[in-house]
Amino acid sequence: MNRPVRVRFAPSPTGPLHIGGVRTALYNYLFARHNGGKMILRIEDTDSQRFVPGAEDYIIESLKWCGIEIDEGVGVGGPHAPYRQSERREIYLKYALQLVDAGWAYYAFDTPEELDAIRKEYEAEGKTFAYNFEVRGKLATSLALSADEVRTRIDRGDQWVIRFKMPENETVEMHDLIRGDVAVNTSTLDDKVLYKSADALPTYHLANIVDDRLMEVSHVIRGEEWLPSLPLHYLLYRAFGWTDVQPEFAHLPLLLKPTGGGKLSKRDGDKMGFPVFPLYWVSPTTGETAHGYREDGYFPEAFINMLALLGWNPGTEQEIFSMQELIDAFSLDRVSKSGARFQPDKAKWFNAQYMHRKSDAELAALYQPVLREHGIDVSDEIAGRVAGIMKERATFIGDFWDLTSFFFVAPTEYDEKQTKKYWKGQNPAILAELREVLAGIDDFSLENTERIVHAWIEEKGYGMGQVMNTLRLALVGAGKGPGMYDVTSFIGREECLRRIDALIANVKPLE
RNA sequence: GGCCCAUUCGUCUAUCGGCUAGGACGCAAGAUUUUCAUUCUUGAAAGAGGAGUUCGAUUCUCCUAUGGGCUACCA
Repeated sequence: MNRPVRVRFAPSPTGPLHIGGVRTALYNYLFARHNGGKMILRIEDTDSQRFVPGAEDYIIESLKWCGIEIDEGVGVGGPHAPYRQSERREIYLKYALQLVDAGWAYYAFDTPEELDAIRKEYEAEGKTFAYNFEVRGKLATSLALSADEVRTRIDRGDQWVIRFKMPENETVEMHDLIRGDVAVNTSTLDDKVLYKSADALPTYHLANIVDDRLMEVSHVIRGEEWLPSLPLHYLLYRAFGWTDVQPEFAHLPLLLKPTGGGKLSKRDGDKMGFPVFPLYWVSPTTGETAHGYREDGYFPEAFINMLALLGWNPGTEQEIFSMQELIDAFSLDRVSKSGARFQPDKAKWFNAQYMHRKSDAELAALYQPVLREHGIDVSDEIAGRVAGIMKERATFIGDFWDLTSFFFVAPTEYDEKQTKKYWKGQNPAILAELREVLAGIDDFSLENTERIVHAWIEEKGYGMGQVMNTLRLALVGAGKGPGMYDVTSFIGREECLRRIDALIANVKPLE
């Protein structure tokens, strides 16, 4: 069927969106853009019990940070507004009733307590209770009760639900874009609740089908946890007479825990030392906090790149992809079928790759706030110069200060290992000599200083490593950092001399 | 328990019947280097098991095992 591609990301605002959800959104987005279609954001807040304030804003902000653009939906509007299911409640009752009239659904008056009791009874006998063709004629349903009785109960305000009347012993043949053909016998399925009078809201199944139809969704791309309810959804389309406009389905493999069993959950995050959420989150109810990729210093492009490759691959050996490249390369038939374990290490690697590719100017903008935090006030040009020198050795912007503080601040203490190794023997004397050599250089540029110092080292027959590492101890205070002339040319002659003097004056050489 | 989905190096994955099974992360070694990194090179590392189809199975089919999901008036 060829029709305009329209996909939706339909999260439930029950908490922060975790990275599995972000990936689902991403694949929807890539698919939409690749096919010139539209991306819809629908909020599925049909569970009044689990609603969490702030979750919706979190979702919208997360998508924005990731660069996943919404064409239609909550926050942007569109021709099928409203896109928040709680604001569409009157729509669903009509469709639920239509199903009852057509004989595809029925009223059920059992209370949750009654159902619990029945389940317990079954369990006690070692059986599993299923609300299906075997029991619906014996329970308090409109199939068992007289029409008058049903009317009476509804009129007097008894609570009721509408359940789907799952056909008996029929094979539903389905097609999934990722998994191929799937068939299920309806006798193994139960009569799912479609609508509940208690809060006048539909359940996921009804709301989903009705909205996808009304919003003209062409492809449903969602997590694998929905595969078991696909038969019900097929049947719902049939019951409504919408099979000719039924969307195609693609069920994505799940994101699994890095170690151990199970799907990646909200709990895995902080404990295991990596974020499972795109943004920092504070629970409005419990006050619990969770790390986010954004606040932990990941670039959104790196985060997206990493996520895109978790369950999809281009079939080539390219692994660094811009969003546009992902859009161009993406296709559902290269999505893998099995669950993918999330790898924190790879996320870091991706971030480092993006760090190396960032321009000095971009990094300067990110680095400036950090510098200011440490009381350093320099031009963007200077910040960019330092970033350019150090970006190869950093994974996060947060690494920068540790990596570069010596450019701006003289060492106040000296690394023990470096001191032990180099602040002894002839080295202090050589450093004093080097001080005079440096003092005599007028053009302190990187090239000139290097030329003069190297010539001097050669003339004297000193060991390159001895001299340079001793100088490093004086200027950096530790055995780390970029080439020494990057440092000398940056801090300038006078500062070099001051730092050398400070080391000589303050640290007693070993033997 | 029932139903459904899956199963290639530790991990993410390539392979659409011909494989000396490729790449990446991580790991190890080496090279480069004034240090730390980066970078480069090299290395160890995989087809869950059993049947069948076939001249030939990692690739197709079935069984078993294992992993996962679902089994709510949650999504």
